[in-house]
Amino acid sequence: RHVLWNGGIDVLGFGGDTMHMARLSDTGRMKYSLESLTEDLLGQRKVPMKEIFGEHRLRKDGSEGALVDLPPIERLQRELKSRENFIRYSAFDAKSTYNLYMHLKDRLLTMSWVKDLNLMDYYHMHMRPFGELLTDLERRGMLVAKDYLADVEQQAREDRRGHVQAFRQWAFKYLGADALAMNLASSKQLTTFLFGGSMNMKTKEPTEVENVFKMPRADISDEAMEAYRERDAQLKALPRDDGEVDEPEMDEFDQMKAGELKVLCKEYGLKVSGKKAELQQRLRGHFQLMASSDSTSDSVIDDYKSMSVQDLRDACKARSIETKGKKKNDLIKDLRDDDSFAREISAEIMKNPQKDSSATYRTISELLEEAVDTGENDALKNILAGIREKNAEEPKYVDVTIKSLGMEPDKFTVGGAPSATADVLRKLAGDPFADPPNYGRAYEFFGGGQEGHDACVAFFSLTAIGSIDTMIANFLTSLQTLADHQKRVHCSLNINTETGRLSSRKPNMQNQPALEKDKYKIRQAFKASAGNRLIVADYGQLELRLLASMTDCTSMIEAFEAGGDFHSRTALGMFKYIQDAVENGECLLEWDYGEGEPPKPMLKDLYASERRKAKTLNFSIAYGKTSHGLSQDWGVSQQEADAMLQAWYDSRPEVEKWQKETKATAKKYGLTRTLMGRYRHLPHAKEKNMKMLGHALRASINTPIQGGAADVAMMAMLKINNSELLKKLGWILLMQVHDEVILEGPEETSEEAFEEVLKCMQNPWVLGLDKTKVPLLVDGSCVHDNWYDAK
DNA sequence: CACGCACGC
DNA sequence: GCGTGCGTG
Repeated sequence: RHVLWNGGIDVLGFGGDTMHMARLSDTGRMKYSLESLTEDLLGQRKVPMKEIFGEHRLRKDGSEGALVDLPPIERLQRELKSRENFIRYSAFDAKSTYNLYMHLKDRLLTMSWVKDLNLMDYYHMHMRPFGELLTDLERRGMLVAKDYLADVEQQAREDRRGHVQAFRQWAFKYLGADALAMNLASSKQLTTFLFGGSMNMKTKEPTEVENVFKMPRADISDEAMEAYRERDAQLKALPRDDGEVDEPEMDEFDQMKAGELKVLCKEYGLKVSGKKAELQQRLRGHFQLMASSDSTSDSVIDDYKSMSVQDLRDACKARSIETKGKKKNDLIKDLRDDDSFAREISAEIMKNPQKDSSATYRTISELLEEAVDTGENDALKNILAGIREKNAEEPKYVDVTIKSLGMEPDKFTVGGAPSATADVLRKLAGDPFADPPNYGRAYEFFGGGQEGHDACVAFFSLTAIGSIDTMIANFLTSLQTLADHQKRVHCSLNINTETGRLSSRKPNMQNQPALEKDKYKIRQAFKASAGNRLIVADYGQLELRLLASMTDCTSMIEAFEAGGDFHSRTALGMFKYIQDAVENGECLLEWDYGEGEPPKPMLKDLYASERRKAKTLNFSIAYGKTSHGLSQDWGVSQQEADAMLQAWYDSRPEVEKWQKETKATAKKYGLTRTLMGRYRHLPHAKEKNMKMLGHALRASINTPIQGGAADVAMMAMLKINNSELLKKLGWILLMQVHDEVILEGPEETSEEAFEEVLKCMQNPWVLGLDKTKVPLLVDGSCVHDNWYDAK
């Protein structure tokens, strides 16, 4: 539809979408591409374009690389070479799609939906229109304030710099210069620094106490480089410890390439063949020999016997020794004589050190220096000049060595290694800026006092950096680059989740920072266009309302019908002592603040932590979280988490009963269904593998909840998009975030439009979607200039 | 490319 | 639990 639209053709909708149809028949497939579907369902694979028209990308040397590029479509269509093939391809593509459509149609016709209808009915009635609706939303896009994003991006970068600076300066005390070069976006570096040496929970092996990271010089500040130079200078000035084995001194030969070494060997009449190390040794021997009087320099390598006659001749020539008519042994003798002569000369010089102070010990480097100064050897001169130049250049990479502080980790990654997520770092930091400060774990570790305080402040900075990084990369810069020439961003909306929820890409509109945590107010960047306003409306506890309705759970239905704070009511049901407190009048469950201050403390204040737990549990149930995940979040044992979950279920026995039945059905038939009767195949529910089985059974009870919410949201969106009233008032649907919708339209009609949106959302009922036993609560408001203000 | 981490509901 | 996307190594 988009492709035709871009070509100036507006089609109303689809005849069908093979991807959506295939997903409706089976959500468990890994791929829904035309290629994969035709291969599996029709037994006739549609060959991908890349395989037919692809061209291998050329390597630097001109040979064909592994990567295949697809030439621009315009070229394939117009160039004679590919044109006919392209037409055939396109026709086959269309035919495959049609065949696939017919195949999937037959399949959906055999799958029952509700009453005596089948899934093809479902497809025509709901899903096909929904597919069209999604392309409407994609085409409309959302207006973003690019200039605002640019400003905030600068601010975020400034904040980041401050935090990085703060942490590095603190870490300098423990890590020295390396702290200033550390990459704080690297979890590997961070975990090495904090927790290195601790046990990997999976492999049971200790983690590295020290790691060296190759960092690009360009990413390292001049300040850090200065610190490195200072450190190296101090190390050099330090007296050497006795007993320590010196690392062998590096010299210029170590830096020469094999070719260069060979040239020099030839120049100085030495054997040219052999390994690189042998060449180096030979040359060192030669230069020491030339300089030394030490008669023990017999150790100097004498390779003459193993050299070929031609090489020996070359060697002699290099030393101006006559070779005419000489045999191999003569050549060797002459060369050895020449060596002895050199030794004698050196010995003479050594006898009178005053005469020539250079006779003292000299390093290879010094010897080479002299050789260049005195000699006419151009090869040596050039090679050394090359090495000097290279050494003068700054290295492209700097080794950053990170040693562990040796702290105890308390959370681990999937791979068993210590984890450094924001919540771990928050625990270390505590709240050092509170009055009085509320220090975290780091305080004790660094011995309390000023040191402890400084550590907590540093860790506080660390908690901010990871978040700022995602804000910049994911939202601030990405939204600016994705906006079109009219400053609208067009995401791609996909029905590709296991439960039937939507997902959004490029950009992901569904993970924009939530209002409370939106430090940089990114939602402010999503605006209504000139003269227009936004309506934002969302369901309250949609999943839990559906769960209450599906399970016929008395306590939940009562709680929803009573209204008020659902999480407080959950806490009330879970903890006997809270129930008693409310019954005895010690605290209030609800209060109308319109009547002034409450006469007694509120439940949500008096039992704040219980309410928080209840709230987390409510979400966990809706999302299908496990007790394992819950224990991770709360930092408690799995038994404790299990006990809390049990407390939740105890006050809702109908839910537990429903879950049991649903799991049994999944085990028996290998499938589960959503509120609207969509299927989710769960082949692993029939399996023995405990891990897969557990997953499948959890999915079996979660999909009706999450998928049911997705069904409701879909129907509400269809109602909104089809509403004649909204059309008349000039309002259009822009976006959906699972249980939230956003519309844009003229300010004058916003109140009336808002009422209509609420109506659509509260009454999404259609064929296949029965009315729930609890009302669907919708929160929201209108007349907003941007998404953020819709709080 | 696997992984860890961040964001959302 | 379900998603997307980024940076690192």
